[in-house]
Amino acid sequence: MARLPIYLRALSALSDRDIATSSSEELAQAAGVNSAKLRKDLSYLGSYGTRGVGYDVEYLRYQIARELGLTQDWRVVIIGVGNLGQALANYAGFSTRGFRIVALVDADPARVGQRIGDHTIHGVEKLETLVAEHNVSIGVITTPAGSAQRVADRLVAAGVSSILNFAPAVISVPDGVDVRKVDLSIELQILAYHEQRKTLSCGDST
Amino acid sequence: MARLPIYLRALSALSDRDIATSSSEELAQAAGVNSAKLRKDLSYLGSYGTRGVGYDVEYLRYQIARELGLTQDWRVVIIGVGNLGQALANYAGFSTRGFRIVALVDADPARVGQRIGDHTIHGVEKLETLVAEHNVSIGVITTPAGSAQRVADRLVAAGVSSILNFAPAVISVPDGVDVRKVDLSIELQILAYHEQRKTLSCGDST
DNA sequence: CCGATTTTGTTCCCGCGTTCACAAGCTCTT
DNA sequence: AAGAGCTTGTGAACGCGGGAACAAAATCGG
Repeated sequence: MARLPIYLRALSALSDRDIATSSSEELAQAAGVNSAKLRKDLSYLGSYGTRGVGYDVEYLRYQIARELGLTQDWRVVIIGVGNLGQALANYAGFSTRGFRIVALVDADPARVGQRIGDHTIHGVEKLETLVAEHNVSIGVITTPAGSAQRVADRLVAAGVSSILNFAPAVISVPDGVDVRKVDLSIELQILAYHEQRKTLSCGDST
Repeated sequence: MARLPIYLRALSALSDRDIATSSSEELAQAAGVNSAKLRKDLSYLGSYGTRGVGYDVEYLRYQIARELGLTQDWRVVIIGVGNLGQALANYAGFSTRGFRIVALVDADPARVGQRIGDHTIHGVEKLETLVAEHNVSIGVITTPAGSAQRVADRLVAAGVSSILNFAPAVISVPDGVDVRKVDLSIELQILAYHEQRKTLSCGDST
């Protein structure tokens, strides 16, 4: 389920506040979802709650982390070290959740050799070598749209089977490879859409 | 509809290739969706296609842009100028779509006064003034999780009614205010989940 | 030890979104 | 001018996810 990471975060927040036990109602509120939905999601993993009491925060946290595969560490390569790629490379939220960025890659020769945090930027020609060497399983594409498909093809050929695509392009991959797409400008456009409808319905003529 | 921006991007790509007319099948493939779904989405806006011919790329592009409100320009303020905030401030995809970043704000005094691209970072105490002065309607939160709710409250109080939240926290706002949440690490966690299930189902015992 | 209370796990139902399939309509050829 | 060939727009069925409501189970008090 796509909501497990949200629950995990809510549980971590409760854990930080030294709360040992939590009801589905409380958890659901912290996660911003319906309590019945939360219970149903959790029951899908197994019966980790205690009726009349609630859920043990630490235990449930571990179970969700295990279900998500966060107890392993995942090797990640980032292709395209522009603004977004740098932001992701420095983002602390990854390393604390079992994701290890093992390489930064860029096609621009001027960037190759520069250091970003703990990493040196490699040339894109080393992509396959790096993937094989570090046993990378997840690729993050932060290149311009025009290069995204080409990079994706090379990642797949090199054996990467999960891709997170920030480039504003639809990329196609063979069966068995997962792609998730995040488009920052799309989110803003959706906001603008709602915003416009709000002002229109108020008869605002500006 | 949340898919309109995707169609818009596909149309722009076709337009760049000097294609004047496109069928729903072709468009759907470019957008990565089913053609019937695309036709239904578009028919919701009105009958902008011609049976037997297809859709006029430029005309449809304008109609979608208008529906989304991209023909106006939206004033945006970014709160929290860390890695992600900087990346967003420099992101070209915003300005080309009717979004104008009018101010960067940060709570860290060491950052105030620094320049990012065309903008100078302002202190967070100026938030309300900046919102009023530039008639800001969209706020982007890229602060740490702990500050997100406080910033959101101030944005709402200042009159902002659409918020894009990148902070890893659930924020609550009054009715009439839209919040969209983007969490970069959640996307990776979902990939890890699928990746783990793939390797498990292959009996890989590593 | 037994009943009251609380909270989980689950069932059932409703509504929405997706998809198939077809009718309506436009163009081009003959 | 009329029919053949496409392509859009939409009606209907299907499937899935969400939410309310209830039964099962565990704790607490008498």
